[in-house]
Amino acid sequence: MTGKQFSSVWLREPRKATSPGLSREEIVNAAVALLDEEGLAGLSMRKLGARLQAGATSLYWYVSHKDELLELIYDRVWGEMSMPEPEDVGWREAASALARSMRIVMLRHPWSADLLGRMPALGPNALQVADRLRRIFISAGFEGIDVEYAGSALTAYIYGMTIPEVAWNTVMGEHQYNADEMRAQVARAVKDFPGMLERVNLQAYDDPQAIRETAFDFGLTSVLDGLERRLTT
Amino acid sequence: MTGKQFSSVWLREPRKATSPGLSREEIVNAAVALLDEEGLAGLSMRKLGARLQAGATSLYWYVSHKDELLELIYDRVWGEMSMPEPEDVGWREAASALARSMRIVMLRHPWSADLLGRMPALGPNALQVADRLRRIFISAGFEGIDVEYAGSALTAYIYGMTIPEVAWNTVMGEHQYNADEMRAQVARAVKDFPGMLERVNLQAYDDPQAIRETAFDFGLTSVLDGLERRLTT
DNA sequence: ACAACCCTCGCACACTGTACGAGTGGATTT
DNA sequence: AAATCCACTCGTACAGTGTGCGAGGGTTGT
Repeated sequence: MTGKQFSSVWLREPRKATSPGLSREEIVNAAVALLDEEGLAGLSMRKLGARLQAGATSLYWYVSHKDELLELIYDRVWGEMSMPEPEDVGWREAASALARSMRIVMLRHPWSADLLGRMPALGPNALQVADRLRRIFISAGFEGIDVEYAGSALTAYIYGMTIPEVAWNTVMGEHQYNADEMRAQVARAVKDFPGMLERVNLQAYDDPQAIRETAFDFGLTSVLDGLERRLTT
Repeated sequence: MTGKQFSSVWLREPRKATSPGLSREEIVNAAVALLDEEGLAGLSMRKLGARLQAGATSLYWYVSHKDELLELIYDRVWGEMSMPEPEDVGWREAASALARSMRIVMLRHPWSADLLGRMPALGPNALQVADRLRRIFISAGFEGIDVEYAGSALTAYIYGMTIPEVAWNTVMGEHQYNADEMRAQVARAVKDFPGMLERVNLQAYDDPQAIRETAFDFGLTSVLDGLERRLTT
């Protein structure tokens, strides 16, 4: 009756760390390095093994599937996020800082955008962030389940804003691209929607990175404003 | 000097549609059906070919990579979204309806959550939605680049909220899961963060689907409130 | 000395996307 | 009517993937 169990690396005891050779630490380090160099598609067990001067299947002693490895890597990413205590800087500033930090980390490790929000976040670092997030909204004045809701709304905004940004960077990075030519092509695709042409041209002569940062802050402010409004009514 | 070009199915002329056998239409239909049954990992060119009583490599006449096929599928998903005209129902209602529709469509085709926001959306249906979105925020009173920003903020929220929801459903669907046991395990993982235990228990005895819907509406209202505030100051 | 372990890894299997080139049948041209 | 062309199909092959299995080696405990 009870089918396959829900499982996560974090829900079972790790191996005793007596090994002189490999270790989860090292494996994850190497994996992150490989990912930064070659992206998610470039991470294969064989390549990772080679980088560690080990056979591919040796890794399966430390990790039971590739997915488990990804869970470990995933938590490593959460560990890179920085966030001030809400007690020190106020909830709005704490929330903004966390949001910006999440965005920066995802941009630094583009492959992480494919992981974030897609697997259960039960690692210690992820929990740390979740706990901080919770405290941010408690200190803001939310109560009960609304703390959850507010936290979800904020992280949703961050994910949703950053995932496409990363995707865009990746596409543009892979294809050496000529901005003007590209814009001309898009303009052609968009020709049936007069209002949208104008929209394409609007962004034509500005620094795209600056625009995206402004866009991020614009939305972030809006989200926080919207949440704040919940508190006063 | 000019490296690999940016390319998209939508930026080149399709084949003349003289074929009696296969067609892009049929291929995409079959692909969507296959995806709905087996998920993104279950879509392989060989299986898709088999379903169409064709060889796997025959598909490559209509599509130059699997990625191109995904672009076509992707646009099909956009085509399922429904949204009223802002002139008919007001911008807030139009925005809410679009948001809810996007969420529903993603839940209906869980694999689409892995596509949305990850590839350039230049297909006709995607453009249709983008144009509608633009008109929604114009009718709200935004001007210039702020129309972009507001639209991005809203879609970001939708993506970010729905992607994890779909991921969660998938994980829970694959593993026949016992809610209580699972909660006990999570509680153990979370034991170092006292406040979070309470949080896990809070959702214990409610219908998870109803909770997620409430959470979605909570955040949606907040985002729209936050955007609305931009208009009055 | 023997046994029990932690750990490594070569091989094999089933599967993937897709390049290539040969083949087929109907329409078009000569 | 014959020849040519072309839209289209597909078998084969290649390089790659995750990972189950079982045989070994090295260290430790008795």
